[in-house]
Amino acid sequence: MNMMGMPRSVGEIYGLLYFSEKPLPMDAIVSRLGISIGSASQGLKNLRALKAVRSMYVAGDRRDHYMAEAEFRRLFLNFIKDEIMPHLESAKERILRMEEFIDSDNIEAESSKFYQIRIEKLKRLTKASSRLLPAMAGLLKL
Amino acid sequence: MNMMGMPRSVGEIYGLLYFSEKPLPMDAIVSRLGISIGSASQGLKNLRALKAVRSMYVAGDRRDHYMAEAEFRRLFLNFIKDEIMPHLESAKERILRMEEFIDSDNIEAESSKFYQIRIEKLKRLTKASSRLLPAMAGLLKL
DNA sequence: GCTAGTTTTCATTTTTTTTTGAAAGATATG
DNA sequence: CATATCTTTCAAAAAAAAATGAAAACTAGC
Repeated sequence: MNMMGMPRSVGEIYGLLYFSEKPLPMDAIVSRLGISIGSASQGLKNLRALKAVRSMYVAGDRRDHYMAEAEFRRLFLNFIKDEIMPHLESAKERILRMEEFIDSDNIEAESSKFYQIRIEKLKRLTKASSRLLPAMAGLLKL
Repeated sequence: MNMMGMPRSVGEIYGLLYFSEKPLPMDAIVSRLGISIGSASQGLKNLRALKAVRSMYVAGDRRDHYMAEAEFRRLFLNFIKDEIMPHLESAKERILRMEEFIDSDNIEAESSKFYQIRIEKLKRLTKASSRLLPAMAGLLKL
């Protein structure tokens, strides 16, 4: 969770749910972890957005109950798709704009060559990342 | 750099050096980025520790001059080795300790089974990560 | 459609992280 | 070895991120 840019409390919530046999309502999380209901609500919102947690209905209880997504492969695939890929896409666009700038006047031929090479490396990095990351997550048969 | 847990200013320093033809002395970085010399010194220290930057001698100039490590593959391999692997190792130890705790009395047989399964997943995750991460970085022929 | 239980939102407070700046520490060169 | 130049360190300030708590919003069941 830390690697995914989530605060400690969100990791704690996920950890608690990961090791809980039954789905837990928010107030159980609050009392078990000693955090405020505001934190818990926000944390669960983040976890839901990542699909790291899902809420479910429990008969005869009005409260939402939460379960951890225990399949790390799915977790990573979602994270890569929702958080990494958009970054990569915008990086690609910025790189293209840099390339245009280098090609247009402004830059002397000598330096231009150097910049082209650096930009080329960045392009290869973004391309390789787009391919490799999902492939890697797919490999995780956990 | 952000993904590597470095503050924005460190990313800026790396970016500046990445696109600099000549090695730059610290004061050039300071004036170009408008940061304090303290920040620059700290940032360069971090970057050196990651081997993302190296200092070099420039004839007739007392100041240290810095160049970016432009090979991302090497960058990642260092990062994985120095930052990720130690975390994974300590995770493995913690998981083992959890396992011992589950096996020892304290836990009813029913629940024990559930916990074992969850722990098993974690073990597979750490094992797969140890294998896959370096392999992935190795694949980056940029 | 009321009410009591539950959840979300968000301004404020607290905590953590980052930056600054100045003093201390180095070290090349005369 | 003295000095001028450059770099690091670190306490304090500033900025950013996270947590709190209380009011508002929602909603199931009467």
